[in-house]
Amino acid sequence: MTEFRTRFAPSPTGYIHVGNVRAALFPWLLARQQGGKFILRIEDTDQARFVEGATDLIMETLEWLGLDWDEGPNKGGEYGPYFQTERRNVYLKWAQKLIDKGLAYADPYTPEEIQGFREEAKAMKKPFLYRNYRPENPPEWDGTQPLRFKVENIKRYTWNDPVMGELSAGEEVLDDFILIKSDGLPTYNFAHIVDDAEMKVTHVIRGLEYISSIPKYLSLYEALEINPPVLACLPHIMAPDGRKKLGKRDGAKSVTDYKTDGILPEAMLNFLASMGWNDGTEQEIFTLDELVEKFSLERVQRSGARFDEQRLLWLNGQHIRRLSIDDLYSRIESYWPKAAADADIEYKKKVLSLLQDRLKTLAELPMMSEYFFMEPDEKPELISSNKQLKKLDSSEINNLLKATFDKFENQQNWTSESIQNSLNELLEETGQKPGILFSLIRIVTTWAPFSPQLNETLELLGKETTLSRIKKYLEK
RNA sequence: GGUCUCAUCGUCUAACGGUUAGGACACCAGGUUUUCAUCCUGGCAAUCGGGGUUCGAUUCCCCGUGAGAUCACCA
Repeated sequence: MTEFRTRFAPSPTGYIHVGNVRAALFPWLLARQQGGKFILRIEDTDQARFVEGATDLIMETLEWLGLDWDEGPNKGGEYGPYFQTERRNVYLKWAQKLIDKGLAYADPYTPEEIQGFREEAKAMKKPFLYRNYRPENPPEWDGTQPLRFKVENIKRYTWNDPVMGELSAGEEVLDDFILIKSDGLPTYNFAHIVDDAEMKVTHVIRGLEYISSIPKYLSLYEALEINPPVLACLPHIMAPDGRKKLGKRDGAKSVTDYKTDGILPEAMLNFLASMGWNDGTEQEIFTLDELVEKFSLERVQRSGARFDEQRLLWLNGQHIRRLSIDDLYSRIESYWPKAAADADIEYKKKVLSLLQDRLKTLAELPMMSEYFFMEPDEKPELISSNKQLKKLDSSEINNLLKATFDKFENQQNWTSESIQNSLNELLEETGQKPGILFSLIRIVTTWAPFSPQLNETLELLGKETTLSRIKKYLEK
């Protein structure tokens, strides 16, 4: 049996954004599921769009997501090199094969002349096809002209796409496209076919934008006498507003931006996978292992899906809740507020376990935990804008807090249970509703818009801090 | 414009040709004698239109309509 081999083949032209990372995820899932290999190949044949450092950024992104590659940059592999610019000889070898068969020829025209043909065709309201202008006696190819493919088999192609189903397209898209540019580097159209064949890729999975070029590729496969791999196209991820394919111009964020925003890689992957794929059950939360186990191209949606950040946030919260405290602690390390710098590790872990259920992103940690590490600034608007508390006048507030202070001060031990008992007694003694009394205590001890359960918060804050914060407010 | 593709709640989606068209996000309302962005319960909300085929169509076919993609010495 042949080995199942998939690849991700980005161009180093910038960061990987959320609109195109599925082209890495899905092939990776399949390779892992089938016990095959996942290859990373850098398609750097466009010198003009090349961005320094982009390859590193791509690799960092994949590493963060946990999509490891078996062959590629930093890894090597049997079928390298994995940078297209280092594979010129390979392309030349295959190009020579076509030249020998009379299926490739040097393009004698200047770009201006071709532009002229194009306008001519347009004037006649006919689609422009280079093959209609095919030179009769092209010069010998010396490497300075573009090398063009000579299509011979002008016919309708039908093929089976595991995602899209049976597809077909015809003559109109077949043309004498450029194989090798005048700079000596191959075009994508030529290079990827050669590489996939050389690298023994069995399943090519890429975005829907390639679908209309597939007949072209099929005609090249034929000329090259290569048995085509399975060709699958993935629907686009659409911008949240409007209905365009999500791209950098529409503000598609880099995947690594979500990392700094405190999104977990498993949540990102779960989110990306569930846009356009589900296993047919009502399961929403998938671990990476479950995705590997259950994913299939056949169940990928055929229509585009809009990018809904709300759902990502929800999914992220779900995944945060599933983490052990130690795991959460190690991942959230860089997000602690400055004031926590010298705090005890065990104390920080306790803070985390109180907050874990409320965190939607790791980046919310400072906002939600600062008062555990430093004296919070008073925010009077928390009281004045609270719909219950604003009805009380300041003497009523002071009386409630004074009673609370006395109750806590006389409390023997300081556990969440004993605090709860005191709180309950206070309710009876003051005749107040919990919504009022507890909100008040919560606010003066934390000055945060929200916080975990009161008794546990106070327990962790400690008796001394609790009392001093209440006192501070009373003495104001 | 040519070619190709797609079409279920606002969004992501489920539904061998037979279901009161299901779930999730978001939103709204209650609840958890405690705030809250957690949690629980409930609510709102969809098969693009028109023709067929069929006893029966979200599902199959055709025609519209709408949307997207692509037509480079970019990938």
